Amino acid sequence: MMSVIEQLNEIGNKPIETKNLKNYRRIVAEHLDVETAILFDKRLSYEIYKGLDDAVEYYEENSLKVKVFGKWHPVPRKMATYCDEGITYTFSGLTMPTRNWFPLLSQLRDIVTKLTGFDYNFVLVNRYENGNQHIGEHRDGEKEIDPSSPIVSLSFGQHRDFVFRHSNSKARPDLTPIKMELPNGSILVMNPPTNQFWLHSLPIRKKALHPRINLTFRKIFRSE
DNA sequence: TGGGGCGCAGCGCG
DNA sequence: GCGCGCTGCGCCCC
Repeated sequence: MMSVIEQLNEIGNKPIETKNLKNYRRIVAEHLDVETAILFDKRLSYEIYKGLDDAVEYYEENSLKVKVFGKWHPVPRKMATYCDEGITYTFSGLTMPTRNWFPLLSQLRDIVTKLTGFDYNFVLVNRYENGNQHIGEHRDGEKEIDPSSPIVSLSFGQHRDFVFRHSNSKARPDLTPIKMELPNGSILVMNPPTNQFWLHSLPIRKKALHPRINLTFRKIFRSE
């Protein structure tokens, strides 16, 4: 019985390409280019899920407040960040403490690097306890993310719906929202310039009863 | 079989 | 990028 680390090493040591993965799908629209596929089988995904659940240290709940239309709200999910030295992370105007990669996380990062051909120096971990926990539509940190790099999302646990909406969809009703499901063990690659033009969200789904852990790998500009 | 009720998704708004 | 209130729709139930 191989450990998770060994199984991931084996995956990382073989040549891998996103387009050769199971259920590979590429979606292209105006200013949007995203790819989805199954990266890990069910068994390994569950082991990664457990490994993450054991190791990830989330921010204190009361430190995660977001100001929307003048009112402060606790965010409806758990969050954590891991990154290289010298990277800072700002959430809702506050510079948050970050942690250094641990082995499982850096292995996953290395696989994502190998798949996409880009380096990532930062990962945001979001944990959604059930379908009542969610994230509203947004772009990922516009100022600090290198816009020439993809943003890569890995999903573990409860499958959830995921929606893209063009930021100018009022003026362009022809650009209808793009909806997809993110299953356990899946990868989603948001290629440039998707994040510049499209908002994305993880909507409430009352029927989703179980937790989902999501990793979003990014390349952040180093602060001087 | 169909009408009513309920729960959920989607949207506008602050 | 939050919750709330409203609406419309699909599904379940008898």
